[in-house]
Amino acid sequence: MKTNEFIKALLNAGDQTFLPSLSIDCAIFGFHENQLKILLVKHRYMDIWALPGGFIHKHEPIDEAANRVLKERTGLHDVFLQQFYTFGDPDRSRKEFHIKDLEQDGIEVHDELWILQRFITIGYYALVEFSKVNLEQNQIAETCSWWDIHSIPSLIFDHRKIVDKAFETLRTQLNYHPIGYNLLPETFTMSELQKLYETILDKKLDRRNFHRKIMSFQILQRLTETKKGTPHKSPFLYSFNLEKYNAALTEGLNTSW
Amino acid sequence: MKTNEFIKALLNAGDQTFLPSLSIDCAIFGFHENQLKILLVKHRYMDIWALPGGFIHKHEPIDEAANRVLKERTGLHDVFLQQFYTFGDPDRSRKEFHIKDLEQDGIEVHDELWILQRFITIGYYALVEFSKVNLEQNQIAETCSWWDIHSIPSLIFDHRKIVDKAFETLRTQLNYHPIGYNLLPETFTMSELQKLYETILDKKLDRRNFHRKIMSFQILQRLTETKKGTPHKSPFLYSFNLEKYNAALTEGLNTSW
DNA sequence: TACTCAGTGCGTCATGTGGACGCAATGTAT
DNA sequence: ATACATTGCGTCCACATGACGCACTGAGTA
Repeated sequence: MKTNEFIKALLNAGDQTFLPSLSIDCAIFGFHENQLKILLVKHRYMDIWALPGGFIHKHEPIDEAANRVLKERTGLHDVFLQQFYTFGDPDRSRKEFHIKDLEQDGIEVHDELWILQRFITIGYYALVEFSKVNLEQNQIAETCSWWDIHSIPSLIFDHRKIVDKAFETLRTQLNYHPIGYNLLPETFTMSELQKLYETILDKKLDRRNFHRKIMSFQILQRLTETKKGTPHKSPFLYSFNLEKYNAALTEGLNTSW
Repeated sequence: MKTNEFIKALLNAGDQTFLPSLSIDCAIFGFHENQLKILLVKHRYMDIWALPGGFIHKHEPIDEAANRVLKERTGLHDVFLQQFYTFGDPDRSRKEFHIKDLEQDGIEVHDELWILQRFITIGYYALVEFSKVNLEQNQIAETCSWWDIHSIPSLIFDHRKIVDKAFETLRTQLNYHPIGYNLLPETFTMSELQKLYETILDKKLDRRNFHRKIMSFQILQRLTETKKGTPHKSPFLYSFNLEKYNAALTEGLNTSW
């Protein structure tokens, strides 16, 4: 079995190719049907959900490793991906999780296995366009699916803490940086964008004030076309002005003092 | 020589007690004579300045490790200390730095030494009260001194990048959190606090507007005493209202949306 | 065809905050 | 006593924000 061989090699020789004690975990956010979603995986040999993660090659920059992990899980590249925190409680070890299925598949498990040691993980969060994500099973043969941010199952290790911190970071970033280019399709209506903001902030915003404020940033351009087929008035379609969007990304939106 | 033995043990057996490939570096900020200072060290066996750093014990939480490093270098504990970013360019290795003095002192250096491998470092920044810092020489026999943030010597590895990121983080935090309790003495004048803000933000602030805004946060209490001995009008002394200060720390000051 | 109605786009008003600056009070130097 | 730099407090205006009114659009319905 191919997958089996892959895992066997990973477990036995992973310490030859990867940095020891270090991993990367990605909180991948998507937006669909007015819900903020997060991508979770379930490994074949562990009956518990987890953030998609991976390891760092011995000569690989960590940002590159994060991008590789993201691509392996979602098929996406060149999306918004940012490191936000590093987690390192000493009890972060896979030792206490049942991985005995491995032995059934002929993979020997011993306590000194590199992957069972204490791990420190670098947290990244990504914003991806929901519809573009390809939920293919990957080499570690995982189940992989989207979960509403407000109904997340119990997670392995401290992954729940990582998710919370990622979400909190996202919420904070909203005050400085424009958010949306990576979460929404090419064109979208104003109310879709507002729903995104409301979901992240978890509060209602006044439709009219939102319109005014977001337009004042000058990162949106209104298209001449409108969205047809709606049961009511056809709303205008908008798209991001990438030039000004990126300028706002680097310069920031609100700065006190 | 005691120090020699210590280093010998560290180099030879460090991989027994510390997590491999991982280090902690601290950007320690202080404020003195209207200048923002940063604490730098120069190791005995390397002729280049560096951020004070250390390693993580195999069973030690990383925050605890950071606090330990801080205490070893400054004698301070329970100060403001926060993780801000993790740096991991693959060229972060001590291999290229001249450490041949070690061999003169009878310490064998070989390429496989754990400390010469690639390191990923977790960056912490600390705010400390300048006058309380005790610049004692520590066991690794370093030179240790304060440097003005605007005239930093060339640093080892990517430490300059770490300093810049720490400073940038500090500046950003200023918009959310009250800063000053850990950088200023118990009591201080309004203009001293303003100078601190001006130094961090690197711009002039209107004295009267600063007064109004900082007072609106209600984290300061004006003392009845005034600062005597000044050549002009005696300014009032202020101190932080710790209760409200800490509340502001957790709740934040400005939030848009 | 005329009407209903939810969603949309734009405007008004009150309130609050930030930047620029005036001015009186204070305490030391002369 | 007088000069003067520093300090504390107040005023004015521009602008952002929150609350909300209103007219418009276009599909569904009588």
